[in-house]
Amino acid sequence: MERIWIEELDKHDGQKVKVAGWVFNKRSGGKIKFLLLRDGSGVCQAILSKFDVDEETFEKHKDISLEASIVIEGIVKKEEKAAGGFEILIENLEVIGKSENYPIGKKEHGVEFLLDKRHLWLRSTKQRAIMKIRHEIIKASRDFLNNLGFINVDSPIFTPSACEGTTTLFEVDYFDEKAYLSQSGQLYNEASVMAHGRVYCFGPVFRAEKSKTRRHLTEFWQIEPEIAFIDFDQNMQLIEEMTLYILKKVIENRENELNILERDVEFLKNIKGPFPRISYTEAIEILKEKGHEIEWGGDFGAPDETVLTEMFKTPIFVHRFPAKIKAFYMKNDPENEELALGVDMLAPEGYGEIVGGGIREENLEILKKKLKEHNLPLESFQWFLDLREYGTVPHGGFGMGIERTVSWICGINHVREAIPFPRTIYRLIP
RNA sequence: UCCUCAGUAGCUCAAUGGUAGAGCAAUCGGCUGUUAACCGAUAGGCUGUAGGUUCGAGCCCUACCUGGGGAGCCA
Repeated sequence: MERIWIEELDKHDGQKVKVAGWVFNKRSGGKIKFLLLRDGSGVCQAILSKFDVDEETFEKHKDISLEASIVIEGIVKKEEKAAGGFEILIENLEVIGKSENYPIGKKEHGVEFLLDKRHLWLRSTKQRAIMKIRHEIIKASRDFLNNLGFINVDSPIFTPSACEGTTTLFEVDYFDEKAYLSQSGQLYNEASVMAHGRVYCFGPVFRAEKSKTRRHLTEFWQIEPEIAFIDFDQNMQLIEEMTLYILKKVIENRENELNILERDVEFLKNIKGPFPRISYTEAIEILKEKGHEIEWGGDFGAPDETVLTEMFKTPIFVHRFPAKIKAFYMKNDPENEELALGVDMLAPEGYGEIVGGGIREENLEILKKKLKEHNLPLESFQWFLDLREYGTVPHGGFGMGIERTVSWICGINHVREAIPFPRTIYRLIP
């Protein structure tokens, strides 16, 4: 008999089927056992009754504990009381893999324990919901860009030098020299975009900062579009459209998972464009009015971002930062040379920055000057300067942090649950 | 690097400086419709480590270790 997925049970009401999966929960009466079976597509209840199977089959329940893997054959029956609306009356049962003393129980656990058991924690209901939404977000991002004609051109992960001087990078042995794990695909994207006009890279990036907060991982994923001949407002517009598309797809396809996570889905449904566009200078004034100790020229701290985002029910853009606090490759605002054409998108509900981007400096001489100002070695960036030497064009783009986006949309309070195997400063295992 | 909180049974947590306990999990038993099922029983401990104070320390002090939360840092 061919195995079916649990999500297809409704098409087989009254028929005999074969289902395979893991025992998610079990409850037992004296002569009747209730098994909750999970196969990735869904969960269903299976009934092992002493009156419907032979003694030998019934005795197999002794080998069935939480997360044991089993294959069952039985009749599908509509049952209001069962999760999913259907149950299977077991006729045959085979235990594939026993699971004695499964460590994750049905009651609460602490963070440290769960992270140590991350390889098993991934099986639990909420974690499966988060990974499905993560998948949906990644798929929607790629679909959105693909549909617009973008080409996926990935950037390298081993890089020869610090792309941006200030940040701490992971250093690795690369045969007889040192290499560094990429903290952003952007510089290479700028090369790719000159070949294709519209590109994006999608991959892991690495930060060796000793950050230890709910918003930080040492290894996380970013999708980074880069577009030739785009201007500042068009770039913001693209970020907004992509964000709205992702939200639309998650709500369309993963509302069930959002409900499992007890996310306020109405809040997400009510998000519409245009998102407020606040200049850095305006933001500083707002923060000063609210009594924050911040002066023009300083970077926002986490409490500053929280206050700004709590003023609105949608993501917001903060744009045109002081050039001094932004990366060397950012183009200065032609209308005010003190400002850089950079933009951050901050998610509402206190989640903060999930997108950063802007327009890149395309002029060779200005870029050289900026490199010097940042004390970066010109020779390391010769290839990057070449892009300005040969057919330079105005261009820009942005990077969206996947885990922060997943955290916000799922309404979870730590990015470590938004990635299958989180890497944080004190955690490399599993 | 700094601030802060916490380490007690496999897990989640109790325990005025005076005999280390409960729930869940495990094991055994009971129950033919359960919904984190329920009921009864059994077993489970070098209280993170090392010192110190005290007649007596899980509890107070010091250092260290391991984590959590946050700051700094962070296109």
